[in-house]
Amino acid sequence: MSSPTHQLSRKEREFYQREQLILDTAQEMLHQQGFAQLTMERVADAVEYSKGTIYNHFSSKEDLVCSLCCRCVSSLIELFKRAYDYNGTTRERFSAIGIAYSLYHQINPLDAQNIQVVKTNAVRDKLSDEKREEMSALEKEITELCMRIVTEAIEAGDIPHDDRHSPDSIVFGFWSMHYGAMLLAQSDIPLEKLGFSPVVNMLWYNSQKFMDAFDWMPLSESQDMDAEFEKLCSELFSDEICKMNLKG
Amino acid sequence: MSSPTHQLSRKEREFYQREQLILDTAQEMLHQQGFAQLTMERVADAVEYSKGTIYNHFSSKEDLVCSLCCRCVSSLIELFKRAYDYNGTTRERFSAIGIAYSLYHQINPLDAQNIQVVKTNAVRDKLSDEKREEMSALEKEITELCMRIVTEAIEAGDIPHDDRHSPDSIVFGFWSMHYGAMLLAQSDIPLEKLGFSPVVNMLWYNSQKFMDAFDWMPLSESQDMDAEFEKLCSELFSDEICKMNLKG
DNA sequence: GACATTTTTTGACGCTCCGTCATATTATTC
DNA sequence: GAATAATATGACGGAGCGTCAAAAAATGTC
Repeated sequence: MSSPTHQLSRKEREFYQREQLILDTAQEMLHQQGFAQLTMERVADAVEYSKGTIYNHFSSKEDLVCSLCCRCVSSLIELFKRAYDYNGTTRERFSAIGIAYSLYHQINPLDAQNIQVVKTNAVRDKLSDEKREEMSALEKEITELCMRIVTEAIEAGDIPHDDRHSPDSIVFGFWSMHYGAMLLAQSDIPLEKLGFSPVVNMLWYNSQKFMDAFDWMPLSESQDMDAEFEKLCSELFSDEICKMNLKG
Repeated sequence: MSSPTHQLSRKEREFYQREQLILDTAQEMLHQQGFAQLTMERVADAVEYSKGTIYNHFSSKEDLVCSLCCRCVSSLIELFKRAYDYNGTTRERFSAIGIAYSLYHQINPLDAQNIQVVKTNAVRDKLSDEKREEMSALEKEITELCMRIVTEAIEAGDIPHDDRHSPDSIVFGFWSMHYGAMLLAQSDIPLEKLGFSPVVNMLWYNSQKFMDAFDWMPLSESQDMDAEFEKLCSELFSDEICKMNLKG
């Protein structure tokens, strides 16, 4: 569906490009004016096509928003892949996944919320089967990427074998921790006022502790956690760090 | 606002009772038919008042849904208080908080989603200041309850002192882990099919590991984690366990 | 109990937005 | 250049939110 312009007819190319135009415009509107202001009419006006044409591309508003999410998750996967391919210990690679996650949501704070909106039953019910499958496929891909690192770590002996340490439990814990933290961070709960320190720091620290708990070598005690964070950031995500600093 | 019928005039009592009726009805509709089917008209029909009357109680649909959430969080706080008052180690009390959380969402799987819906900016923007404050007050209460246990644990020496182990970081980690896990659990991601074991088990296990990472005594290695889980369940939440088993 | 005044309830109405579909417009074929 | 196919359009029906003038009920006064 969202494959690049291979060898398509002019028609197909035009269709694909228009779809991207609609998505870009919708994303822009979503970021600028928020979900409530995103209406099909407005999108149609902005791209200078009629509503009917938009509906040739997306079967419903939910379908459009879900497509936006799919693009988000795809970008996230790109970052994850970079972490996966990093030439370091399994623990560093997994840590880098966590950083990628934080970073992504720092740069695109609204996306996490949209992803969560799409998971809402009210929205989910109105999606076409294809879109729902597109989304699951991406979720599957991203899960497997994480799972593979943990499996490698166990095989390499970086995580000592223990029947109770199944890879999926570790991935789930790490994932839920990050997922929860990001949602808490961009909800309107004033975490700082409740006494919490900056979220990304805490998340990094807690996730390192979490890995320590499984004796994932090398333990955080043997290294400077802050230095490690900065190392991974600069070696893997310097572009994104720039982007973030420009924004904030 | 939602205080019980103290010494109110008949008018005030009637008003309060009608509000509860509306909330009960709306909650029922939400659970039975889902968010999409919850309309102000339908609620009005069901309680046999007109729409205008509903709007005398709730300034908008969002306001109504947020009020439902506040009731949910209040129930959750009741469970948390039971955990807080438990006559056991600080670690057991904190663990019991986690169990209360799991249990609550096991019994009311849709509530977590509604709470998340309310946190959405699109909804949040339409809330009255009072409702938003009611919600924050509850969030503050629930946070402080958790924070107090951790602080006690540090003071009692159950968690060895370490400048990097601030109570808020520990609470945040524990909270985000649970929050994320519950949202993942009741989203449509088929966790089992992705290879994950049952969520509550993993969550319990991971949260114990998380506490171990801070050397929160007594460490899970020194005890049977499953037995501990069952002990806390039966001593604190046997009613809720029953309720859950009736449902599932 | 009858009348006046205040409070509460009502539902018709205006508005916005979604999604459809007959019609108009444009592109393609012969 | 006419016939046909493909595509775009926007008026329209329907649903739901929130309002508000008018109706109904409650309360107060004599």
